[in-house]
Amino acid sequence: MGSKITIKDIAAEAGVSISLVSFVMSNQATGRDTYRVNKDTAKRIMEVAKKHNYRPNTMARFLRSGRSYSIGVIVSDISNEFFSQIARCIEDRATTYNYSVLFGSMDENPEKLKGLVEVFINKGIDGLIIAPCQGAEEAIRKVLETNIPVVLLDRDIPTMNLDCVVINNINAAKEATEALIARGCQKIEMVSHTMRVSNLIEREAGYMAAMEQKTHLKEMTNVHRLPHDELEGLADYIREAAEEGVEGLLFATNTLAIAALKEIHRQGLSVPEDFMIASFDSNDIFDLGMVDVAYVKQPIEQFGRESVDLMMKRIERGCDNKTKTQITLIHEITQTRNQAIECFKDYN
Amino acid sequence: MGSKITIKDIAAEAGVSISLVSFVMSNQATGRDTYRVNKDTAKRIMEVAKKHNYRPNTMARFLRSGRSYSIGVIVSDISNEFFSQIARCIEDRATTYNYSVLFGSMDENPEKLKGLVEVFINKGIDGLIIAPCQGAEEAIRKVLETNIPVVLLDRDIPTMNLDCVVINNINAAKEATEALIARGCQKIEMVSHTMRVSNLIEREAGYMAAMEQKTHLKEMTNVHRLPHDELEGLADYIREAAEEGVEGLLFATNTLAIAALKEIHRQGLSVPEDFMIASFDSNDIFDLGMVDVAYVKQPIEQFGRESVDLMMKRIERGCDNKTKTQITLIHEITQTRNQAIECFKDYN
DNA sequence: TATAAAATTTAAAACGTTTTAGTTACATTT
DNA sequence: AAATGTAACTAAAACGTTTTAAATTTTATA
Repeated sequence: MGSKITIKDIAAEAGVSISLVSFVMSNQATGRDTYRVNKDTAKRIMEVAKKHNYRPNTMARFLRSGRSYSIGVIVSDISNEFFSQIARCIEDRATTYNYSVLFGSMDENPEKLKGLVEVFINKGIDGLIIAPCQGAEEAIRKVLETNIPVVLLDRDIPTMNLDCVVINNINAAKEATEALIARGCQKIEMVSHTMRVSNLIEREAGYMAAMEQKTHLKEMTNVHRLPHDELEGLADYIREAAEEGVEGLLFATNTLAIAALKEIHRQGLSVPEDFMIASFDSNDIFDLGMVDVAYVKQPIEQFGRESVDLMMKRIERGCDNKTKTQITLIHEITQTRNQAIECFKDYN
Repeated sequence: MGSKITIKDIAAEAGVSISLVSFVMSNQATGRDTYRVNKDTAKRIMEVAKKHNYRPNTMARFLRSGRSYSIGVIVSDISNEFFSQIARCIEDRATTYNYSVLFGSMDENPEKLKGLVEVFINKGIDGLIIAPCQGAEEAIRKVLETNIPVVLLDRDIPTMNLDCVVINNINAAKEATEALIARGCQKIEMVSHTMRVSNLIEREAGYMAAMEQKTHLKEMTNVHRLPHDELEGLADYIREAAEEGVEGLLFATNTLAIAALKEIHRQGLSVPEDFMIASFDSNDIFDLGMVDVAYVKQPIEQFGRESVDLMMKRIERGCDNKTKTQITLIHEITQTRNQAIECFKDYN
């Protein structure tokens, strides 16, 4: 039946050696002209290959060449809207290079990350794209030791000299905060996570910068940090914030904003009457136009495209370790209500 | 530097043959006792292996044994909330079996599916879990020819005798429709897709059944079908529906419901004043409690768990082709507003 | 026509495992 | 003492490619 046909079969049928088939096939794959091979022979081989729908066995190929034509992607949680969208874009981009993608979720847990990394290395990935959690350094070092290139996504690790693609989180957070200020909020607080990863650190800094720029807001600055895995504290925080007369809330992530929105509703409060809200990451809820919110729209597609392109370059060059390419993508600030946009314009 | 250590290195350092290391390692992996090997030797080998953190090269292993310890998962779009959540659950479950997962999105396009399937086969997947699109039969047959087992997810292909895990879509749609009826809707229409896949067909049938059960509603039955890739028609449909006095709308999927909700808002209409709404698949928007909606909550985690378990059994047994195991998961109907739930209770 | 150069093709090793079919060394039975 | 059995281990083939170095054929040059 469907007994897999191999390069041997093609060689036999085309009446040439295995080596020649291999040579023709890989040159065909890389798009180079079949220089060094007789045109007719090449054509004949390719015809036989096509006729049998021959595709080289990736594993065997890897075993010899060390290239698996697959990359690993590790994020916090693939079911998180932000990451699943990026995942999709990475998949599409990788496909254009004939690469497959192995996904993994590490739940912000460096031990889980280590496990995933080990598995991925043994699966022979040619490169690893990762949105690193706190404490990811050790696992990443292990990858680099194996000479597998690493590209960071969404979060940088400033101490490690790795290629990365990020947005300017400081500016973005500053602008989001300013959007709240522009709408008349004075007491603006930020809700973030306890984990120390670059994007959160920068977002917090951006918020602080915006607040400190206006002297009358300076002393109202407050960042409330919640652990990643348990958002229980949120209910209490929302209650307190309402009591203390907090007017504006800036959420460091999409998940925080949604959880908070649920909680605000549960407590019978509402937006924008009780709180005005700003957040990171676009979201169906925001898009719906039912909630009045200013948010930082990250260029999802670019995240996918640029991280894969960067990876491909690294795979070609080998990880030389001599340069760090940092790509900063341009974000947008979006307001879901026209009224708000006008306010914002006035402010500028 | 980190030049990968191989079974050869372990054998050399432990002073035994390669074969023995292989034997000990694989028996260790399968958990069987190291019967047939001297306990001390086995211990020594395992110590050396652990010391060097040895893990067998998956590719080399595959090349010889034909097992890659990875499965493929193909869905419509991994960035779709429903599928990304299932993906996460599949990942977690597969990990417990020491399996990795290769994801792919085929955008309801059988040609794209064929391409993915081919790549996955050549990557050596041990099994394929798939939510099949219309026209998927040919690609699936190709997989089966290679003796790789296939498990269907979310959608069945009744003509093909494959293991599958689904919900009872007929009942679910019927109940969702009845929820609308219970809230007093008479003119209830359904919005679905043109593509003919089992879950949509069944959902439409369930809706029809509910409507036809009530003789006075029978002639108001209408299913409006939109192509998967362009929801432009939605705006027109919503407008017409409003004009024609449609009171209730049942959406066949999550994406349809969200797109429609956006459109309803854009047109200055509102829920539940202008339309009452029911849908499939849970969603942050529904959970938020801002929209009054009845929806069919599918047991995401079970989808992941059961499909992987089914797959593992198939991989063990080899695809014998003699049985079809169908697992039907139990759904729930959820109303986002208390008032609504009471209405629904009255009705029962 | 002989020879050098270029073009085309090939044989065989290598990649890191698993697996088959042993072998060795010793104890037990005949 | 020979035969048998068993526990412990090993050599070598195989998996399907890529790649290196070399062989062969063709073409150009003297």
